[in-house]
Amino acid sequence: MASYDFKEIEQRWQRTWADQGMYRVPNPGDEGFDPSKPKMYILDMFPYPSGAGLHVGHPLGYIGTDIFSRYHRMRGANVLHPMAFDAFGLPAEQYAVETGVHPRITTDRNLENYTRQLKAFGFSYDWDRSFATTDPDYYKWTQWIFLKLFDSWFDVDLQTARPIPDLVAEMEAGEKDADGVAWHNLAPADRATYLDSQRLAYIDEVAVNWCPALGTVLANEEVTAEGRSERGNHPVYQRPLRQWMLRITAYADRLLDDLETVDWPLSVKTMQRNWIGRSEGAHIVFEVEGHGQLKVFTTRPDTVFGATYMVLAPEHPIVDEITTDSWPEGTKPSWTLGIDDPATAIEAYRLAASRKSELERQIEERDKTGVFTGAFAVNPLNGEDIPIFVADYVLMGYGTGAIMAVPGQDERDWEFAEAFDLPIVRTVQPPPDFTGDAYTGEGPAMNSGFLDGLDINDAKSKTIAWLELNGAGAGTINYKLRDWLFSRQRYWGEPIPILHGPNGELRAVPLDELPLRLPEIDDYSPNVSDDENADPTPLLVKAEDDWKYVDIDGVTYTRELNTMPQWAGSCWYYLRYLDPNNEAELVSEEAERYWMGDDGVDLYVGGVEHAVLHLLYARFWHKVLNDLGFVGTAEPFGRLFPQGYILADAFADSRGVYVPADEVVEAGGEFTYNGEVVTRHYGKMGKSLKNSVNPDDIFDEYGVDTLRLFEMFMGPLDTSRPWSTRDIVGVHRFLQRLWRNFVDEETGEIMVSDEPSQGDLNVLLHRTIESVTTDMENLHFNTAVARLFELNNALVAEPLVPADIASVFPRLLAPLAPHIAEELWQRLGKEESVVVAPWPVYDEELTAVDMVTMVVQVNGRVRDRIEVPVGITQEQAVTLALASERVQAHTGGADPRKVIAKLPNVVSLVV
RNA sequence: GCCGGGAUGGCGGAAUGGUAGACGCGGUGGACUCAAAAUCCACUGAGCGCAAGCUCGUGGGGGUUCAAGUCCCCCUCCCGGUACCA
Repeated sequence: MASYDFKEIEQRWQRTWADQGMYRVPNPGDEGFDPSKPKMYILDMFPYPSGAGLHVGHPLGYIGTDIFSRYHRMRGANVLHPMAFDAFGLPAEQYAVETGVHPRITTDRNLENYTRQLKAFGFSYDWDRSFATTDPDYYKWTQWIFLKLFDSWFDVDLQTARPIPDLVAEMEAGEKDADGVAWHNLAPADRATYLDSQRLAYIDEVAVNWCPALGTVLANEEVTAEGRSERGNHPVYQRPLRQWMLRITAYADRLLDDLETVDWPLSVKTMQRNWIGRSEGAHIVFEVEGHGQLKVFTTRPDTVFGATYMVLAPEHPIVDEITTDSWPEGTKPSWTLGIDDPATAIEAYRLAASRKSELERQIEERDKTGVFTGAFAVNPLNGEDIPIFVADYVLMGYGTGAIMAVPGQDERDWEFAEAFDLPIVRTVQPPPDFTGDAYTGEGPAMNSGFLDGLDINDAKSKTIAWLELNGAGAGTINYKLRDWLFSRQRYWGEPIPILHGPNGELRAVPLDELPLRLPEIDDYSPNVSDDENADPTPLLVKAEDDWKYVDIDGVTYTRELNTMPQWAGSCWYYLRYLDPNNEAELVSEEAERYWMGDDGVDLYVGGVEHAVLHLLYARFWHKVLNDLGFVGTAEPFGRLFPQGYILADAFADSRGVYVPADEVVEAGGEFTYNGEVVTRHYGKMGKSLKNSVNPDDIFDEYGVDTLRLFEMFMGPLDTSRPWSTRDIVGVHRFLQRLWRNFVDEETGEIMVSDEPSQGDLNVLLHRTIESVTTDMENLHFNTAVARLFELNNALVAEPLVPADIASVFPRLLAPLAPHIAEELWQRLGKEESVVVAPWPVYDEELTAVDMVTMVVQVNGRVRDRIEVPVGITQEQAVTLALASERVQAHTGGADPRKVIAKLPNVVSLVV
């Protein structure tokens, strides 16, 4: 049998490659390592192995990186192309709770299934470097990094993380003090408290996102704009809690600045910049009669003369203190909610504000509401008394939770001032034709005393200088970025290796006791609740006492019972691949320096949904490790390439519930499921839309090579594209045609000539090498496939495949469809695998052709096409063009007024 | 609202300012076959024309240019992100 038996071929080569360890790559110092080759680190975002298994959308990026890896292997690089699994986290735990099976068991089962599916794609991973983040040998080092964070502080002067003992030394030497208090004046307990407050991993009481339905708190990055959990879409409540925090804000500027140094798409850089949210401006201090000072942040210090009132967030701690006993004279009825005393009015307002969070937040036009506190502050620039309001358009989580309101230059303040009948003063002169309300544009200052006439920038710096001189404020920079909330109350995560002493002292678990293993417990279901006032309780309270309590020198310590968030394990996995079995170090310096080189990972492909979560967290950890000397680059991922998604039709019934898309039938323009009419939607392929296509089914019918080619041929790697099973036959036909071109299906003999290709076919061959090579470099796999189609089609007319094409074609195809490429390569009698065969080179003399089609245009319209030699002179070209009958029909035989020639492609005549 | 990215045949998509629609799917016709599948050949943006050929055509409107899918201005719609961030 000599027809194209893709199943037999694919399975046989996958076995052979595995047996031969074809994709194993040695480290420096290992046997077989070749230091003369360049290194290439090609990384996928590793998957979260869910119970549903892979669908054809998941591996889109994996196919891309595999092609790129195979291409670079053939180009002679040491290619590191690994794969592992991100297996801690909520979904695994939720699934375990649903099925009543321990997450360790379900996770192992999912890992096995994912591994099988990924191997079936023929990916060239070095599986010897694989691991799961749930392996104790792995999370030992996740915990180790946490302890490094715990044992480090951020030196603002040097803008770097340093070990805590350095801080102690500088304190003892008197070079630094603890917030103004000298070290030797501090009691030992206060010293410890101070040090704890300086750590990169620290405990603080902060307003956190508490999600009772998930039974855990969440990071800001895990909460949607609507105030719901990213996972599961449950309500999230703000609530003050003592939690572990990571000091990512210390790195805000470096995370921002170093974006300039990486080759990432602008869209992802912009998302990170917006998330960090750096704003330059000033703190300004307003005196409140009898109550000290109120600090605001503003980006427009130039407009202080127009600050006609102030607004505090409803939760601002000073509100209760400054609220007066009764409304002062001049209080307008609209400022009081119609309530007689300020304290009651503010209480009522706060209640109303907290109630409306859910529904009314969605309303586009948010009417300005608020209530007067009864108190006044003094505008430091003009000495005027201005009323202080409470209003929910000011957020406690940004800046200082208080603003100076400048209605003349701020649209929100204008709306509030209109609604509450407050004075409006323009401090920037709008252009004469300006008809709007608040004016936020450029212009000279007005109504602003000593600032009048200055443009915005000069007015800003002059105001800041005045504030600093008069002790009323200072220039400052504000960030939207908050520190990273790092505690979770769930079971299925890395235990945080900290012990709590009887007096609250913190003690790191000794490094030689890592990994601190997750204890076995009987009931790992989370403490969920639909009551927002329920207390978050870490699940590990259910652990046995001999795990929870530790005696050291007669003192009983309690273990930290929170676990780490999902993102911890993925923050550094790309480093563990470099040296996965190292028991003594996270990664050896030699391996790290070699594989990370100067710019880190050479290509990182994954979904853009990680733009501000994983990619920001990982950059943060990497910078800490860099500061502490454990890694050699400032950035982990030199080049990032976000892949598109595979989309597919999805169908919902009349209740809006999705039905299995593969059981929907179309008839007469209508879609039905079990006889019921359903409506068609369109979206990302996945479990929730019930429109997944299982790759196993495609392998069965068409084979691995077909699916790989098909997914690449559908379109550019970075754009989303709709799945259409119908279209697969195209690439499958290509492979069958290729097979028939090379192999006689009757006899099974290879049909290859001893003679090389001639003429046009030879030119086509070299042009194909040229364009496929360029496409490989640029990840344009869709057009690379198209070029191979063309070469294949040209072979149909040849009784035998010319020798040079027989040698080149399997190699050009090998990165894309490795199995059939290897089979043909071996049938040609090659000794070595096509996996390590050298990438073909083209002959530039052949790609630079000698004849070309010259276009002749008359008045900008194409009127004739003439075959000409590439070296044609302008004179010859014009003579040829004018001699053309078709051209004469449009010029009327007249001489052109003007001739533009871009030889040899175009002659353009103007008559 | 703001930021980023898009809009090209029936469909997926190609096109360093220089032949728009490569390549594939689908479709039409033909060859082979008792027939079908598979395969092979031809055609396939729209309109007019017997034909040679002509006109129109890359979301819409203007502009620059001998020449615009590509560059500039304005607008519409779609996708992603973000949103009372002071």
